[in-house]
Amino acid sequence: MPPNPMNAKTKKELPLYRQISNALLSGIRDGLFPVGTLLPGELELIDRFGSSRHTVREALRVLEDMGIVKRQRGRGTLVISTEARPAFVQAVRDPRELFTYPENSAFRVLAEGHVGDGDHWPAKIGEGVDENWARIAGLRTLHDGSPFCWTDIYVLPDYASIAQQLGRTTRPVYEQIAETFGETVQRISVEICAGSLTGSRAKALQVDEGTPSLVLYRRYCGNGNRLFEVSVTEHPADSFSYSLEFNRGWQAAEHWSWSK
Amino acid sequence: MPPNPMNAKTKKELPLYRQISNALLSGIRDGLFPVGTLLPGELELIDRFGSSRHTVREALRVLEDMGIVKRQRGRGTLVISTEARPAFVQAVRDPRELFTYPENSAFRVLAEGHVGDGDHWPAKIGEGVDENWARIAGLRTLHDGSPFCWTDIYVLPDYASIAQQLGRTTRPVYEQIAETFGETVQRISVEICAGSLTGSRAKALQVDEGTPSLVLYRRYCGNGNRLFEVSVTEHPADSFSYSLEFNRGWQAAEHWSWSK
DNA sequence: CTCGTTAAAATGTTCGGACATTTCCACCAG
DNA sequence: CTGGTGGAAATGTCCGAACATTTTAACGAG
Repeated sequence: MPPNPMNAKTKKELPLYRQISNALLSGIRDGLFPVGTLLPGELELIDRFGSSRHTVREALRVLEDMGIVKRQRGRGTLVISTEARPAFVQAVRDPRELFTYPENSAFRVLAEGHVGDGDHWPAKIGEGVDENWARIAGLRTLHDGSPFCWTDIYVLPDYASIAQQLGRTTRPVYEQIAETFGETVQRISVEICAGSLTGSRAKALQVDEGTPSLVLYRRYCGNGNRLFEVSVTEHPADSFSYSLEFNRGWQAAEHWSWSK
Repeated sequence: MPPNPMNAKTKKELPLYRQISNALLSGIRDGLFPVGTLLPGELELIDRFGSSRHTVREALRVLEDMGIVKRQRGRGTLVISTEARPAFVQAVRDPRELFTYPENSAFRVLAEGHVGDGDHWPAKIGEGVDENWARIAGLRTLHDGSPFCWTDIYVLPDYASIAQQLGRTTRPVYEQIAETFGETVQRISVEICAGSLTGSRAKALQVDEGTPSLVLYRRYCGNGNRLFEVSVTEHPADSFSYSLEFNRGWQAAEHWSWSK
């Protein structure tokens, strides 16, 4: 067995830069460096801790990786949080993974107009959508023609022309908008609730009147966090469910393992 | 205006360590350093790129932050992926945020037994749950006594005794199990689908027969990714919806901004 | 052949120094 | 009062060197 002096201290003294980062973190948590203020400069930390600049910077990097501070050249090191990064994350490499659309499904436009037009104006939308927004309604079907979901799409008036090139496509609409108009999706929020299918929708989806359904509201924010698309999709309950998975941590856990 | 030679190249040459990290990334993507193999050692990279060790390490750190490589003292730098970290994440500091339980709600046990007992054995559970698991059924109500959701909880046989201390509590069950039995929640998966309330459940929740409902299946994995709890909660559609929010990036975006 | 030792290789930690770039603010000219 | 300039301060980039710790594999004793 290699030399393993388990007797005294099992943990083996922490590296200097970790001691410094912990000391700074304690100071932040104790209110010595409140959120919103700047940490002392590197030069000052050097002679406060009596170590080299490289070591001090390493300590600050740990805090930055933890999401505790944000460093800005020329300004200083800003304290932005007192708590470490989230412990649980759901991560997706591509927003497409947020959809459970089968690979081979196609969207077909059945109606288009403006929000003000018809009677399809769910109060749920609210917040940022007004009567000038364009509305596109359609049906997504599987390769064999069986209906998969009913979709109402609301887009910024400027992007209304997207309906033309939407004819019968496979790709998600937000993706085509982003590509066509140079938007970059910054935020996506999803709200899920249950409902029941009635009238024309039940008929379009070929299910009985009153069949339970899953309704998903998706809101897309682009450049500058401006809302540019809201979509409402309704699925028959028996043919669709929505899945999520959260995992503990994802980045080098060593950096924040001290926290519990 | 400060000296701003916008004429020639707007982008201003990348720092050396970024050039190196990009070069290495290209090599990885081109199959020169396949996933699962080790990158050349730091010393070799030093005279291959003709820079200092500090700079080479900085480049490798970028790749590590991107999740492309994993560095291990004494072994080397392992290539673990060819793609950058996910672009969209939903992050929660505390798993409790995955629930939309109102602050002041309480869970009350109405029945307990084993999976094999009654007729409540939804096929949806499957995978890892057998007839030996304990089953606890109950109702979660708001402070004013109005019912909020019906819940079936399935736990590992060893943890069946949790039912005793569950009497009438506010905290989530998984949390109490984790605390009591020393589990650490590693993974949580959520599946959402729609249904309709019938019979005793409709009655318990004080809604009409056939009311649409939202059903959430939650699976909790603890130490060693062992499944230890599955819960099934059913909410009346009109009183509940589930929300998610995904944001682009979360860590220093500068590191992977090159990728589109 | 097995087990323990040893040496080599690799990354981790720490120090030192120098210059570049960005930000902010005080100062001064108009 | 306004606007531009310059300098101080702060972080970013880069080089050099030395020693520590961990891992792996070769080697040799039994």
